[in-house]
Amino acid sequence: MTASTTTGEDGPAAVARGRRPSTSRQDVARAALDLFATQGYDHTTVDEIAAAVGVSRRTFFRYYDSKREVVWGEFDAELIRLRHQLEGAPDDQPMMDVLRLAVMATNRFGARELDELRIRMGLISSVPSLVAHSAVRYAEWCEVVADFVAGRIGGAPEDLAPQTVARAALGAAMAAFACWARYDTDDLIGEVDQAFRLLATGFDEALLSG
Amino acid sequence: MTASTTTGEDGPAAVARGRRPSTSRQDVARAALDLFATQGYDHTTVDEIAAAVGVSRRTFFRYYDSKREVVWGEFDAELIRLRHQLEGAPDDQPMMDVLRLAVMATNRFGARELDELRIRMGLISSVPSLVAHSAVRYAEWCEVVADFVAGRIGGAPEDLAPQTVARAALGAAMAAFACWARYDTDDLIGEVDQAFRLLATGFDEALLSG
DNA sequence: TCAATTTATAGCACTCGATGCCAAAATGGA
DNA sequence: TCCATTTTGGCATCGAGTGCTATAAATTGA
Repeated sequence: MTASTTTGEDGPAAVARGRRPSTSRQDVARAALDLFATQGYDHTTVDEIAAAVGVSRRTFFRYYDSKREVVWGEFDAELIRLRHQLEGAPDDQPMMDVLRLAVMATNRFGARELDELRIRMGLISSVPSLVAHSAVRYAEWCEVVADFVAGRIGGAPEDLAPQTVARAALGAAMAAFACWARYDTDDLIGEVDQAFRLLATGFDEALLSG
Repeated sequence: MTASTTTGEDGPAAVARGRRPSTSRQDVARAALDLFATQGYDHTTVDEIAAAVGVSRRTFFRYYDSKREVVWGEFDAELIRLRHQLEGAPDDQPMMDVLRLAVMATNRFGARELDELRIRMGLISSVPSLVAHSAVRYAEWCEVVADFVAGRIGGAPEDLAPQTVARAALGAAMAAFACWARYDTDDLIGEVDQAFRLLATGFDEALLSG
């Protein structure tokens, strides 16, 4: 669901041949996030980021396909974790419980990671150009959930029911993250928990007010 | 919810003073959608659109803030309609019913409008750069719903509950539209109805399969 | 130590979307 | 005719992103 902060693995480290990279994705991300935090995302150019890391503009684009992607960290890895969580759940566990617990499980972070995550999520949910890009990444998240739901209730992932569940679940997760980032709550997992519990009740008016 | 096709009003027509516009938003949109349909969205440049309408590139950007916006037509007007629908609902009607009926009501289109709408929605949900931009416009839609929900259950629209309901509702609406556009269903309203009914049950597993 | 190979980098040229600025064209009214 | 108003066109500029090529740095093998 969220922009992850963990570093992906490169497999069994092949012996280093050729010129060594002059920086790393993480270093680039750190420098970029710093600049975003102080100057704002839109007022930070790729040239500035590149200069801050000490590489050329062209090299920046070899580390990240786009300026937007920097904010998303290692999101791909998190999608895989979510898929595993959903697949590994016991069949007799209610579907919405599986969903809720899976999203909670994939978002347990340490304090240091949470700080960076808050910056990332704050940007993603407030800067228009990042809000825009988020749709592309969230669509991948939805696909994972829709596959799971279709497996549970039958039919194709593209059908109305799996799509509705998946996109509504995404909505719940996004709401939890937005509130967590906005209100400086300590408890990200708690917000996710609460949002998914609301969702599973069908938003019973009586329960919402309490 | 959807990219609307109706033309907005300009208020009481002030007597035309000054140079007359050499084209209209609708003409620009028609020319653009034609090009998008034949060449694809990404392979159509603003210069081409402008040339097709017979204006300069600079003038195109006076009719639409961006190339993306062309696809969205008169979406602003639809947001206003949705807000009115929600505000006008009787207080004793269950919240989720109000939502469902309001979204259905704001999406009744004639056959001709539906054809154009299908093209627009097809683009919006398939071209990555448009998928991206959709998040920005859908965020406005969410705001309208969150305001309504906050009014119903108390608290701020930014709180967890209103945000969760609003974004989940958006998910349901998007799923309905995606299925409608994908499966060439005649009945857009029916899809919306079904999606929102599922949402209001909390996705009871027993109901989903049937 | 020297060449060959491999990998990462720098730099340039270019496309395209988007914006600010200013002059020119077109229209109605005094 | 002169003026105010509104739209348009063209230019210059910025910033993201891409393709291409030459070069720098590192390992391997002779």
